Formats: sequence, C-alpha cells, structure tokens
Amino acid sequence: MTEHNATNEHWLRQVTTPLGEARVPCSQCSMQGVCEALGGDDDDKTFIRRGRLGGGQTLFRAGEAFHGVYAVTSGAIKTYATLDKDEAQVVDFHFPGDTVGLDALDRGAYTYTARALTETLVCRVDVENPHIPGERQPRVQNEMIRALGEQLRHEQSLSILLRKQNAEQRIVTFLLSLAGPSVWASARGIDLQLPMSRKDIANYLGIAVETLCRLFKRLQDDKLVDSQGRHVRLLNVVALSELARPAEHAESEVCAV
Amino acid sequence: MTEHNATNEHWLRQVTTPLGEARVPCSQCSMQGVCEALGGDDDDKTFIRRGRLGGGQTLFRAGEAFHGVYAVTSGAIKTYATLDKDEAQVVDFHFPGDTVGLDALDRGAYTYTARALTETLVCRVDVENPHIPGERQPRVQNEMIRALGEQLRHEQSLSILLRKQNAEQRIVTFLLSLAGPSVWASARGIDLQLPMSRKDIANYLGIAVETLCRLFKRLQDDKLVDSQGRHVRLLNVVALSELARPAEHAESEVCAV
DNA sequence: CGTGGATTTGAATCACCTCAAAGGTCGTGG
DNA sequence: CCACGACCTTTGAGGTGATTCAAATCCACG
Repeated sequence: MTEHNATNEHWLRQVTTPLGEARVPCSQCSMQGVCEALGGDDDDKTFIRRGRLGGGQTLFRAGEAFHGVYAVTSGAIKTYATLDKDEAQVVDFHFPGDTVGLDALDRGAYTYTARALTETLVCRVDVENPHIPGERQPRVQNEMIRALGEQLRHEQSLSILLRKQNAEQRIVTFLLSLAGPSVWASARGIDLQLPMSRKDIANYLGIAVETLCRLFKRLQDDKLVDSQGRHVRLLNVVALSELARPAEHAESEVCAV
Repeated sequence: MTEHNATNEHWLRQVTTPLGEARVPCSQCSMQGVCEALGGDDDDKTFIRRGRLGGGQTLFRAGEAFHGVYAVTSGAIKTYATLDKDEAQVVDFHFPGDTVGLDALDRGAYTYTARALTETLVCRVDVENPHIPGERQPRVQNEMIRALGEQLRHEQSLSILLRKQNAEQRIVTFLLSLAGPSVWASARGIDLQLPMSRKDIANYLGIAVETLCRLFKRLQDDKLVDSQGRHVRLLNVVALSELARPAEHAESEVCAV
C-alpha cells in the first residue's frame, strides 16, 4: 500500500464525514476519561484531533518519536514489530474504542509500528502537550494510569492464552473477543467482517496459517461458524464459548512455594 | 531504602537467594523514581514500608483490595492466576529491583496472587495514600506511568516469546534473562540459584515439565549449561544467546495491509 | 487477461504432550 | 534419628497436534 506516505500528512486535512460504518461514540471509548480530563469538548482541536487513515497507511513507526496516544473510533489498526527483514510479529489489533500507542507514553518513542487495516478514524490525544492547564494534569495522568492498567491486564491475559490454549481455543477466543460482549445478546448469530488477513490472525495467535485454515474449516464443518473469506458468522455462540474454555483436566497446578 | 540504615536484624541477615546474594540498592530499583517523588527519606515510614516474607508466604491474593505497589529488594516472588481448582497459571516472576502489583493500581484490587518463592524482602509503596502532599502527586503519577509502561512492554515481549519461540528458545531466553545483563561481563560462566521449581518454570514458559527437563538435559549434554537441581551454571553464554535468537528463516511476514 | 498475493488443501514430519514409573528431596511424626 | 509420605525431578515410550513443504485454486488489481 501507500507505504511512503508521510506519517503525519493526513492530519492536515480535516475529516469531513464519517464512513458508512458506525463510529464508536465517546461514551464507549477507553479514552473517554482522558478526553474529559483534558477538558475539551468533542471538537476541541487543542489537545484532541481527529484523523483518517486509508487502509495500509501507517499511523506511526517503531522507534518514531512519541506524538500522542490514539483512540480508534472506526476501522481497525494492527501494531507489529519487525523482528527481521521480511519477518514481523503482530502484537495487537485495535478496534473502535481501543487505544493505540500507550506503551510509548513514558518512553518518548513508539515501541511498535501501527498500521490501519482498513479505512480508519482515530482521535489523537496530545497528552503531553505543555499547554495543558496544570490543574488538569492530575486527572489526565490518573486516566492514563487507568488506561495503562487496562492495557497491561489485556496483555497478561493474552500471555495466559498463548501458554495454555491450543490452536482451536485461541481461534475461538479470538473470534468471540471480536464479537464483543454482544455475543450473548443475539442468540441468532453474529456477523463479523474481519479487517485482517488470515496470515495476520495466525501470526497474532502464534500458529501457522495452514493450521488456522484447517481449524476454520473444522469449525465450519461442525456448524459452529460460517466463514467465507473475511466474512465470518458465528452460528453457535454457546458451543463456541465451550470450546474456548481452557482445558480443566490437566494437572498443571503450581507447586506450593 | 538503602541498606545501611537497616536496624532490624531481619534486614541484616544475609539471604542466600539466587540472582545476587546482596539486596538490590535503591539505585537499581525500578521504583526508585517513585520513592524519590514521594519525598520520604530512607527511613520514612509514611509512604514506604519494608517487609519480609518467608518462602511460601503470600504477599496478596487475587481479588484482594489494593494496598500498595511492592518492590522486591531481595529474594523472588511469583504472581499467578488460579484458573480452576488445582490448576494455576504463573504470570510472572519478580526479582530484586522489580515491581509487583502494578496492574492493580487503577483497579483497586489485585489481579493475581503474589507469593514469595524464598525469603524475600520488599518495599511497600503506598502510592494512593491520601496524605501525599498535593505538590508531589504529579511526579508520583508520572513515575507510576513510567513503571506501568515498562511493565507493559515487558509483557508484550513475553507475548512475542510465547508466539514465536520453541521450547528450547524459551528456556534459554529465560535463563539469560535471569542472569541479567551481566552475562556479557563474565565470560567465565554464570551461576544461578533458581528460586522456583521446574514446574513453575514450565508453567510460566507454557511447556510441559517433562519437556523442560529433557531440554535441560540436552543443554547439559551440549556443554552449554551445568544444572544440578535448582543450581544452574551457564557455561557458554555466546552459544546460548545464539540459541535464544528467534528463527530467521521462516517466511512469516505480515501482509501489506 | 495476467500476475502476485492470499487462501485452501494434502502429505509427511516433527516437536511437544501425555501417560507411566523410577529416583530424589524435604518435612513431619513416630 | 529414622521411616514415611508428599512432592519434585528425571527418564522412557508412545501418541498427536501442529508445522513444514508442496501445490492447487481463488481473488484483487493493474
């Protein structure tokens, strides 16, 4: 894709209209508290600025100087490390309501590269702007701490997933997490439009692409999902949740001390 | 937080822990900035209090109300989740200089249970004490943000390890990380006294205990380490580092978008 | 249309796991 | 002080889930 685009260029143009897809409202955004603490309203351009990324555009690169925390309001972003040339590791996917770039906050430089998977709208929050009134700082910092804590726990539960769950469980857990809590609301089935490739999913879950495909097929044969390319429909949420649950037979208790 | 001020004999006792018989000085502690920001001198018991744990003692339990962030100054602590009865998942090991309980900071309750693996000295930092002078708050919060960021990046790199590295690479990476940066200083070999069981190591690395043992044996046969129970000597740091490196042949690049 | 990448499927192999059992080690109680 | 039990550690044998290699579509896009 248009790799060579200057990373910040798209900030210059103002967002005109949201995409067809619904944007996440501030009330569902994990940065809501931060934005409120900053004191600006929705359209305040002082510390919060909106931006749009085309699919494939880079939000920031690993090592690049920190220039703010981002919140995704629509679309999707992946963060990844480049381990070797032509070898990358997807670190996380970021969906509407999620933050991106939090781990760079205290470091002054982004740890990973962030790239939009589709057309994506983001809010850039300039949490380190020196013009933030002093009296607002404590609340802003508090909110950043909260956001970091959430992120940390997310990463910890991912580590647990990668240690204890087999390929099938990882995939099912991933699909259910994509669907969000609403899976339980609609018993009829959930439609997902995956913004990322099979390769990215496999990379993220730490399994081979071929394994991913085969297990998708198996889930389809078992009438648990209906997948056609990037369109996936969860047919039996109850059964899927059952599959996702960690095995409870193994004798893997930790020792006393 | 310096050793010479310790008057209690508990503190003076020499502890035979791995990874450094001596206690870590404040200058090497990841909470140093926090403690300085809190403004107390070395013996200030207002916000910083020392504690000692015998091997097997619990520092806090998952779900328990937050009562401060801890810094390990000697010994070792493991944090773990209890997934089912008699099934646990080690989340992390914490060595002198490390923090424990950071992920509870914004949540009011600890996420995992923390237990000392051997006799362990900790500093408990009461970062939420209402008596902290207002003017110190910003700096304290800044330091907490820094600590959280470090922790988050640590967890992210662990996730990468669990996705891309095989059992042998995980073990070697683990051993090298235990040895710390000093591995490169002493070409003669590094002695490690592991404070945790094989089961805990295997659990932490997401592999079976038997696999761990077999690979320890292989490393021993290859004259890379010399392990007798919990005493491990790294014989060939260069070769070990080579082993730990992620495979660079696989074609696992992420797709363009 | 043709091309390159993404997706899917097959076959064979391998790394790791599970099951089993034989030492070790440590703490406890007789 | 020793015997005992409980648990950790180690080793073997066998099974299997996942990978690697290979190749056939499928798809978007110039």
